[in-house]
Amino acid sequence: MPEDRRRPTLDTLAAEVGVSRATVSNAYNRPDQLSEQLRERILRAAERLGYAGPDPVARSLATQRCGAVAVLTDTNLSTAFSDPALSITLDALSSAMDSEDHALLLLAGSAEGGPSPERVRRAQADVLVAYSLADDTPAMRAVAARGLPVVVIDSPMLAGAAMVGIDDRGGANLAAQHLLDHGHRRFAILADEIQPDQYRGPADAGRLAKIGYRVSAERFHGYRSALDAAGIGEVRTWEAGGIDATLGARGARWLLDQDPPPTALLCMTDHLAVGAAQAAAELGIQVPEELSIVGFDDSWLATQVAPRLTTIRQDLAAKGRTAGELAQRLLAGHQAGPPVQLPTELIIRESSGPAPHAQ
Amino acid sequence: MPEDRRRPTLDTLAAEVGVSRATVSNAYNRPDQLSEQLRERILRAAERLGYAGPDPVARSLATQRCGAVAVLTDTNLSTAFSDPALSITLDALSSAMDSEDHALLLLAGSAEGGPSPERVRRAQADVLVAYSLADDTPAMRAVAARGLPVVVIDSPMLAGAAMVGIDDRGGANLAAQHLLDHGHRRFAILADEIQPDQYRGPADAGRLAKIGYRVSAERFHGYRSALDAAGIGEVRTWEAGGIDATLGARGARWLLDQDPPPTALLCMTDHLAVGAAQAAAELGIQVPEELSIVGFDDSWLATQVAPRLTTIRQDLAAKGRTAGELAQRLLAGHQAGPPVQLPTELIIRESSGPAPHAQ
DNA sequence: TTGTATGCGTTATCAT
DNA sequence: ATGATAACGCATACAA
Repeated sequence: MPEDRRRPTLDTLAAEVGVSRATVSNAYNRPDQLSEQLRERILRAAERLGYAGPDPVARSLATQRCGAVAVLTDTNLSTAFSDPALSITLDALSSAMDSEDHALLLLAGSAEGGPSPERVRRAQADVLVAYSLADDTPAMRAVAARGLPVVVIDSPMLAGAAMVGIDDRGGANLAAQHLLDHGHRRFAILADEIQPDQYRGPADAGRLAKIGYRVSAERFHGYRSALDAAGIGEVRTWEAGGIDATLGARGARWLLDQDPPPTALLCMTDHLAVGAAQAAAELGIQVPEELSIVGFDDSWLATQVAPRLTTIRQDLAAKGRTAGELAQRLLAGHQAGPPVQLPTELIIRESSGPAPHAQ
Repeated sequence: MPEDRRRPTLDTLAAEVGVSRATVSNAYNRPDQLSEQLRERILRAAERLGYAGPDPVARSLATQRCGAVAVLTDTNLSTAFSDPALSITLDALSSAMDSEDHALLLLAGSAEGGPSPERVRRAQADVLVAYSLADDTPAMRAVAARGLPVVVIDSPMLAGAAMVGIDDRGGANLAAQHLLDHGHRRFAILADEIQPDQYRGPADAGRLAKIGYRVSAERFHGYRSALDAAGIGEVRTWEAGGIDATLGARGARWLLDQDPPPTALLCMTDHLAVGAAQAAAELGIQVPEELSIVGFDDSWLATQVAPRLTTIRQDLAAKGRTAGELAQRLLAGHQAGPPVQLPTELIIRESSGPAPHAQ
């Protein structure tokens, strides 16, 4: 077999069988448009020539559809993968989109935040899904420039994009209020990321004045609204720089080392809370007798640790599903509606309790 | 601004500025081919017209490159994501490929095993990476038909594809030999998946005669080679149907309920081993005093449980990195070399020990 | 049921 | 430095 140098195309096949390109195309895309036996002949010839079927890229150019939804994450691949919230959300997203029709194109972030603008510009996708990106990441400018339908999960805000998030502020408020109700007056806050700049350490008022992540900002201001209403002044805040439990432990060690130490610790994610609980255990501080901890997200971890975590629940699957539905709607040509905000809920478990008497 | 109905193209822009398409194209791709001021003028016009830059699909058609590597998994998205081995491998893979150049196109599996053949046919990618797929999944026929460079991780075998895996058979042999050396004679095996058919339960000789996953087959025969050499006959085997720890616990309960019960449990993954250890604890069976357990993979979990797991280590990052390098080589036009087989190593921890006296 | 003509938006080669 | 022209491989409206 002389095996031509170049890969066979529709034309090659058409010539071989002695029909037109259109007929071959129909053999693949509209079986009802030609006789069964002609189709058989064409498919057999394809097999013989090693023709793999219509080229996906050329097809995309002609149909103006890619069959892919791009997902942009803030972190690199392994960090993204290790975030259970991402898995749940994306799984729900992709099944809500009739996964037969759309593959997932992963654009993971680099050190500077989201994926590089160049990657965004070159992504072959029908929709862009931004997942918890920083507010001013360069990727978002590229996203807007693409002119594709955009769905934003959590953050950042983007005009013209469909959005789904949760009531972060309300949830955070619930968390703080829960501890206030228990008589706590000495608070500390363990934040994940405030600015996308790799900083880890105490967050001063300056940093907190311009929080780079909408979600962090909402949660912080949710805490503050409850604290302010209770007349509680400035509260020490540690920026962990990620959601790894060990980062949480590190922050907690510092916070618990302050004088006077806090009796109530507000953690912006469950992972941080777990780390904080470990740190407390190492320091011989009883939870919740001496220290109350409240997490956020009600992740899988929350019930796997002892004491089980009091936390704010959000429905990740619903968030992913909603994102998928919004994407479908955009794809169908509809305008983006107002942001969808899913509710949050306080889940009381064993990591929180009354403030110790000796205040 | 009259805002044309259709999106602007290179032509639109060329007409607007009064230059040719080629020049506009050069403005984006070869800045050195035109004067800085002309380029400026073009870019400004693009901004004004809302032209987002060259269309990625059309560019792909012209350049014959997609800028994406497709990864095919056997399971659905959330299962895939929750497998830490996948995260580590893919992360290493993508960074080994100069991630600036290639996005990750995720083709997750459905109920029947790998992704649907149709999805494979339509995937816009330069390379296909098959990750631990069943030997005869329909996806693999589509993979072969595409005629693209293919890298296989673990399984299945595919002629013409580059492959990287580990010495599963040797590792399994080590695991069994370790227990034999400790005097064990009553063995049981906890397998993850033997056939891609959702079956969960005892695996009889019939099922074990045609194992659908190369990795499972290798591990099983690795166990057997050591057992055979020691004159140990048939060994009860449970097929968990997945790598979830709860599936492992279920299988272990059945295996430990047999008469006589095994003193040595060979688990094909660490997750199953963790589940088995939990089941043993619930049944009041001491590990390792009454039951020795050996896992496989040396996953993150192995050191997180008590007792820490004796297991077979494989270097997942190296596997991913190798896969990436193989992909690069294929992309550069080289032929696939012989399969790369990474070594395994026995890691002895606390979950294994001498066989109890009362044999 | 089949074929013709045209469009999809680029890049690349070769002139000029 | 810039332009003309030919690929790239396919889908589709329309004609036959």
